[in-house]
Amino acid sequence: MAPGTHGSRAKRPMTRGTRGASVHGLPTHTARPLTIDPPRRCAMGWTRVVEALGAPVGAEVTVKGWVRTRRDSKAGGGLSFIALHDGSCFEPIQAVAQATLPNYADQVARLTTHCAVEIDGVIQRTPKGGNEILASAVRVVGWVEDPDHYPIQPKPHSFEYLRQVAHLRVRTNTFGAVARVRHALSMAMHRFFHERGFFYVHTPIITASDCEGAGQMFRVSTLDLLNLPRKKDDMTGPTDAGLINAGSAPFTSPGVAAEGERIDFSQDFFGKEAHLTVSGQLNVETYCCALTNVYTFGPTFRAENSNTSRHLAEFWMIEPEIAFADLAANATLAEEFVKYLINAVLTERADDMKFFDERIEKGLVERLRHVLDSPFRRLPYTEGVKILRDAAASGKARFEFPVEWGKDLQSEHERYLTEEHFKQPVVLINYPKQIKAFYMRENPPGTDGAPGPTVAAMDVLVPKIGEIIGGSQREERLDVLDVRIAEMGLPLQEYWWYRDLRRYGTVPHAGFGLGFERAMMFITGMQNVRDVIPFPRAPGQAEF
RNA sequence: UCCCCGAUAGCUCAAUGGUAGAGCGAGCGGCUGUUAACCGCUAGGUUCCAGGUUCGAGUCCUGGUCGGGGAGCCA
Repeated sequence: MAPGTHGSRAKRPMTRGTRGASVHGLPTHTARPLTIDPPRRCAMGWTRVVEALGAPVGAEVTVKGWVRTRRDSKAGGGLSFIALHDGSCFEPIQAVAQATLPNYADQVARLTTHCAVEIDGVIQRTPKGGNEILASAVRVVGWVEDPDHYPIQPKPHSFEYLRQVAHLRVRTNTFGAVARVRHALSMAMHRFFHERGFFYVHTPIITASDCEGAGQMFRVSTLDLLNLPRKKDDMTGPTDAGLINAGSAPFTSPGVAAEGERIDFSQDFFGKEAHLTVSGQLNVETYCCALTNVYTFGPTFRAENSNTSRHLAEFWMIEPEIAFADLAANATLAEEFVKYLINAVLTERADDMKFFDERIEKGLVERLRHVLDSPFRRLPYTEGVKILRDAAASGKARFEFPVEWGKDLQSEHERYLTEEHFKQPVVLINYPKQIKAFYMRENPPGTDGAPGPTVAAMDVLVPKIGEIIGGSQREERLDVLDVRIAEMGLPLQEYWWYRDLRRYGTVPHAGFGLGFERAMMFITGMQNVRDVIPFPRAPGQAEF
């Protein structure tokens, strides 16, 4: 049963040179194809489509799934071709149902798209050489009522339309492929870290520290919104300004009830204000400073009212954190990580990636191979600014926004660096302190000849997408950290446990964040973040 | 949040202010080891909502709702 499983059949042309080869001089890890040998049967005992496609002629199988298309022929007394998919791979399997089947006229001949069926039969070859099933029985498990109005039809649909039927869109080619690649990417990510001795840490979803400082937060509360407990404003709590900055405006009040009054959160579930996390980083740092190499992977929430093809209110983020490590080690880890993920998906989901390459983004696989084969160019922010200013001055590039040291780069700038100037992934490092977070390690004065203070931050930029990873070396010196917290007007006492890490056995450490959906867009070529997550949450969108 | 664009059959889209159309899909029939099938016939409409202008509004005006693209923020 081993030879010619569906996976290895379809994948060969796509994976040339990657399996078993080294990735940019890095050791190859065990990114094996997902084909199981011998072809697996699912726990319940029937055959998945991916196995049936690789099964030997004569094998008796039962497959279960959903009809993609039905075509009829009068040949040989009449028969129907049923393309059946069950999600196990990109390709459906074809079943031949002859008119001699007892339920042919009243059932088989009336099957429409996405009817659920079970088919018993024997594997045979089509005239063109692929596997198909000569059906001995076709059992209809679930009909599709009113086929004319069924939302998914055997024809191209726009992604915008399919978002409105997100519960059914996964039955289509594109969203099935997205789902499988998303799974493969998740598994590859865990495998990458596991193989390197990293520990997976489940950081909390709910946080009662309002100091994570990475954007607007969703409030978590069990208080009665129609009857909020109030207390006199004793002015000892966080200032209004602080609450506004760290709170959930504009979606909830900043905690001020009326003149001289504010909400009494001591009566709330956690005895204090609580929110959904915007990052697991601060928590995972604590585990890093005990287990050395750790990562967290979980949902992350931002209450920003941003409505773009790249933002979600709920998204997944991977955040590794490494101890006894500096920014250079961090950048190396990020580069290895990105390349590992690309290699794994190209190898394991060659069928789906072929589809993305042909139908979603022409040249996608070539683009990914280029990233796989290119060293990531390390470049100080200060030098990047120089390159961009020179390019603008000489007319080589035209930017809508001017480039200025001390300001964040626009995406047009980032994309010029990675797509035009270097034509390879770029790791920009050492950003101006003034535009980065409080926990980033301050560099010695004069680093890179910068005109102002910088911190050991990094952004990984890749062609087509722009920034895909953001990270930094963390400030491990308590005195420096305290000054920084004070400078940014943050409440020192809220950081007591974070500061403790710097008091008790502090070590240099670093980490980064990779937006999982951004990585999905990068790898699949899908252009809207809402199409790479099963049920997207965005302002005004939480239907499913 | 800002700037553009859009909303007509199940879907994608047409329709000078003058009878609501096509392709695909669906149903029926024909042909066919078919596989983006092909050919014929049939059904399918509160033109997003509420006002307004007009003899007459899918079309023009006002307001709203929803959607898309771009920007900002970021992941």
